[in-house]
Amino acid sequence: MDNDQFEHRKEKLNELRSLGINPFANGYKPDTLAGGLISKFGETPANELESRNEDYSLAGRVVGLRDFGKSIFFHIADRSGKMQGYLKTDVVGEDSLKFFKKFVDLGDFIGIRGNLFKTRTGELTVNVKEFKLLTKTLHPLPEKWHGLKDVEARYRQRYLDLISNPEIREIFLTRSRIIKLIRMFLDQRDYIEVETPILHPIAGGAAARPFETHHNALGMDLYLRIAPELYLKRLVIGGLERVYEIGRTFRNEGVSTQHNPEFTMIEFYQAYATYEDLMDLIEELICLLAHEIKGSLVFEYGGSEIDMTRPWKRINIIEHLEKTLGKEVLSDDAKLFEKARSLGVDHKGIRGKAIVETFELLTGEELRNPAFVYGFPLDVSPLARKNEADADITDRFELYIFGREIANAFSELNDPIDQKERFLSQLDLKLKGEEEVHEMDEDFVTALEHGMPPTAGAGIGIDRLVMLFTNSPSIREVIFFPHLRPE
RNA sequence: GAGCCGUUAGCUCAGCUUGGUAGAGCAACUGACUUUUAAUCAGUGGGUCACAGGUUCGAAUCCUGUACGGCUCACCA
Repeated sequence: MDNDQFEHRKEKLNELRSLGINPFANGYKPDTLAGGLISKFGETPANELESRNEDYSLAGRVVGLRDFGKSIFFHIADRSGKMQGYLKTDVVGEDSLKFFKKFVDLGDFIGIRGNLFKTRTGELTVNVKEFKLLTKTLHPLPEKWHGLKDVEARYRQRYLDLISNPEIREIFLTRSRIIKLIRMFLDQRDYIEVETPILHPIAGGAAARPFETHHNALGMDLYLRIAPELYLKRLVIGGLERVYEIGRTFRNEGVSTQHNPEFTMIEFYQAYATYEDLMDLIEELICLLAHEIKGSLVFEYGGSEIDMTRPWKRINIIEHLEKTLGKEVLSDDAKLFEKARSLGVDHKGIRGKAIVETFELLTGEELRNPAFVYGFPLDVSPLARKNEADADITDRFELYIFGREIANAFSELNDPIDQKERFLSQLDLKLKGEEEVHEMDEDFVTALEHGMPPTAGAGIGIDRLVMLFTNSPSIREVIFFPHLRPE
């Protein structure tokens, strides 16, 4: 950490203090943003700018510095963009220029005030009349041309990544816009946003390994939620007919380009809707995002094209397998298990698992453009409503885009007796060797016994959605601080 | 968890094949320069070559192990 540049800057800091100048000054109030000035005056002719002769004050980090002896050009960056400043002896005086040259380094924050002019090359520039050092920086910034490339440093010191790689900032601005648009979309449809517990006594609502924690005063173990589902449905029971929650969810599983131990999902529930209604709703929502973010329903991701033109494909899992494997395989468990095994599926004698995982292995290109996959078997869908024509499957679908699961939704099971049996049958799966099953939640069953209106609900992985719309190859690119091992 | 690849100055990278006292650009420092914008010009300093062992007269370079990271696979959303 300690290098000559760090030492130089510390010396400057001490010298400033001995001069009675606070190197971490407070209270400077800029009246303008760089981006605002550029959009307002970027096209204004030079002579008109001169005749206006209005002063503006800006503040920001010094991100470029060119010293010409008796004058200095620099750029400062604020949240809106960059602005060039020009400092010359004629205007600020010799002492002030010397001070700047001696004490202002790349990376420092300064406030500047002056009128606007255009340089020979036409760049809008502040003719600095006065400036103030606001924050001294002790470390040099990453290299100006190549930025910060080292992936590990980018994640561990994300602030440096954000300073030196403008495209990273754009990714996170887009992330923020996407979440805002989703809120707007649901709010317009009379949904309310709610918050439910993150600390759960029973890790329910999904089949995943939870993080465990402990409450000292209550003397009880708790789990970080693996899904908000069961709490949101309790709210529907309570009469909140349209609810959604956007929030962090935690799963104690592997880390990859698609998985972070904590990730953001949205779940929403709508009374009197069916899973088919949610297909339409999700289609509409994601197309809105594509339109707002990409300006088109056809855009590039990972070097290939994604076409979101509606209507989206709807693929029945069973029919798809019957077509690719033959009807006889689906009608005979022994044949199905053997086929699944031969493809490398560890189905543990669970029919639903064999079907779903075999399906996933056998699909490819057809799941690149958005596709609703439906017809999920009952035993792998313990919270979903039974299909009225076929008791072996549920009214559930998953949305795939670019071969990735983006959303999972279903008509909710609201029969408490059936729900209890489904929980119990999850125990059978556990006995067959399935490690991750849905836990029995008696309290939730009691809630259902008080009556949940017919309802459909969905969960969407926000991080994956953001990846799609920012053309990011890894989930780590859309999460500010992805989990890494300690250095 | 397994396989492959990577780790050299504050940053971006050469050097490793074929072992012989560590290189460039940016950044820093000194100086010149009043419209530059990757400013330019002259000069200077800066390294536990990730870490630990081994081979060798001699290791950034070859070998082994460890740590961290990336990609692929497995579990999963």
